[in-house]
Amino acid sequence: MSRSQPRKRATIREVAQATGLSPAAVSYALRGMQVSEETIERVRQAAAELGYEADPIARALASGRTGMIGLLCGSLEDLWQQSLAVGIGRALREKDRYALILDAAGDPARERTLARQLRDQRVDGMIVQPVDPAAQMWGELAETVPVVAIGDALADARTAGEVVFDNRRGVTLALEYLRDRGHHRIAVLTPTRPSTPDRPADLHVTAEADRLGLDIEVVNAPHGLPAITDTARALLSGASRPAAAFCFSDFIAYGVYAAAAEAGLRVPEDVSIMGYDDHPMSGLLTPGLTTVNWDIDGIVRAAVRLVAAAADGQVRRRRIIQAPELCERGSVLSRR
Amino acid sequence: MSRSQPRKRATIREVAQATGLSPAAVSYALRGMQVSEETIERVRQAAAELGYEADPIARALASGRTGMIGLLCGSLEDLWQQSLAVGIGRALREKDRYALILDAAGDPARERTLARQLRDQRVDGMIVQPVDPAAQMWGELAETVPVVAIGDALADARTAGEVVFDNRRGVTLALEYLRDRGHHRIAVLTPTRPSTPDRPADLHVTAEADRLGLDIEVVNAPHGLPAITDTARALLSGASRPAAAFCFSDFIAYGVYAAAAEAGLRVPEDVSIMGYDDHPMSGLLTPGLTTVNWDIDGIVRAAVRLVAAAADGQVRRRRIIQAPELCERGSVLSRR
DNA sequence: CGGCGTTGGTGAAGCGGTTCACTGAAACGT
DNA sequence: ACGTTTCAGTGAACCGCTTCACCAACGCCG
Repeated sequence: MSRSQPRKRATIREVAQATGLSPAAVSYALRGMQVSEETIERVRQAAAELGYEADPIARALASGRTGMIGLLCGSLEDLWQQSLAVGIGRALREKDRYALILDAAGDPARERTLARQLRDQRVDGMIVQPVDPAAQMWGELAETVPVVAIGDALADARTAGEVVFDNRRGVTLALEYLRDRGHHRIAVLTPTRPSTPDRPADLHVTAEADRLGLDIEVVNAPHGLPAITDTARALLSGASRPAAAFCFSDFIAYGVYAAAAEAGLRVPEDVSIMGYDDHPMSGLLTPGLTTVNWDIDGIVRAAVRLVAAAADGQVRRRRIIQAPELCERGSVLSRR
Repeated sequence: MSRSQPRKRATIREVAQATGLSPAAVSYALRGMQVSEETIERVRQAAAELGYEADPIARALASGRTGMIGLLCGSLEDLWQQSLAVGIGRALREKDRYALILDAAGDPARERTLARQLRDQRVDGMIVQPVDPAAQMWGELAETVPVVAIGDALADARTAGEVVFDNRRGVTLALEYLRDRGHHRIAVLTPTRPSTPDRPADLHVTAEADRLGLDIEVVNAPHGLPAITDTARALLSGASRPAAAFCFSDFIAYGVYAAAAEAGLRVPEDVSIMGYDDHPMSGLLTPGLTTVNWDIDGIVRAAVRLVAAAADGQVRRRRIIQAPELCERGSVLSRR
């Protein structure tokens, strides 16, 4: 491509020439290694005058590091994951890194492709919110680049760390809350997770339902708000409408609100709704969404800390467990 | 960094050796240029067997192109900009490109830094939603890399294209709607835009207000939902509460909803609210937010088309003007 | 004073591709 | 049969930085 180049960027060799040093010395100086304070200063000056700034691509090729952290989201359409991405992007900036954000759009095949792509891009580390935590690819990947998982733990234990949600606790919290208010017929809307129908959280849902004597129907919520709304519509207009819908993400709950409004059903009088993230918008709905809060700031900080440490070569693999908290607003009716 | 490398990735030279060709031939073959069909096939085979895939970094250094498009958002906390980013990411994937998303967080200085950083990353093009459309940096930048602006046109005309909102029309639509419903004292909440207090859209607001005989108060809405809510709270609790708030983005309107709820004010009976984006959540609020709709899909497609064309070296610079549409829901009271 | 460990610096070989200038052979026109 | 185009493919020079091995000079110490 012969794009007109006004004046070519200064290279390290020009700086070397200007200072009478070797390129190697300049390279070291700019990173503050192995050279005297005096030359460091001299190089800085010259670089500033020439408007020199190291080319990140060349640097990446030579050193194998890019300063980028890959963020692979399972479903970026979900507002909570958007919040997470924004938060992570911001937190990384404070560490002089930045995020390469990719979106698997709920598709495990795409997730695999994108994960490899990130590795090829030489990200220094990656944070993933896996669609398919059981894929064996994660293990291979983790041998090349530090991987930090958010949400579910990856099946393969070679990761650099994970920020795991205590879903058992979260589920218990939500289901007990619903039972205490007299709900028994409950629809559980979970995001579609292709590979593992028997993932721990789902198992725990049925186990807890048994324990609490609840009558549960698990429904797969597809990807994207319109599709979720369709699913919810079918659910609410069915012959045997459940008393409450427990949604495995606030975003899914928004689809239920929409479907309820369309069907002329009142929340919570006709149907109770419970969420699972606590997204900022949940408090603005009418009624406010009662949900399980996951301290997004804490998650962001933990994930960024883990991945940054791993990217810097520190190896302390850690599993950080997030405890949920019930956030009561008005979307669940008390039948007692 | 001595990260354990299980087995090094295959390089182009190994593929060359395996096929008995030169690296150059392999390079051409894999891109389907200048070589016979037969060798292309042979190279493909060998590459597949060796698990070879071209290293994007090395490729970028040698060719100067990365396949990435930079997306620089003015304020990624704004939900509508999040939607835009998700949409653009998705649309780019269909063109075998991907987005490097950066967030200026409403700060023009950061915007400048990040824009340069994108250029240094050798993105093939960038899409910006400028905080400061008047910065002269855009012009310089556009000489090196194609820039497509969304929202406001950039002051410098060297861009590769722009998707401009017809803000005059949008403002007129909104203000006439409010006037027709008997509102005269109107607060206008605009995002803080540091460099140009007299940007066209703002000027048009006051001009239209004059024409329509409205009593307008322009308020700067800061960055981030909590800060917006604070601003709105101050506005609503003031001695002379306006009859209606016209917010220059739905996200700002959400802050007004929040402040109104806190203050025990009913929407629209006590205060009317009008938005400007039409984000999916706006229909879920109670009452639904009456807003100006900007066909986000059209914007995404237009921007991606423009930037992709420019990145491929086609030079048809174009300005695409987006027409707004009024989307009436229930957040504006009719006083007639 | 000779050997030794630092300190500050150099040269050249990469990193893994792309691309330009060139060549040998085949195809072509007359 | 001969000069001229194509076509397929080659070698080597990059792209701009990092890093490894090595070196000279300079104390320092017994």
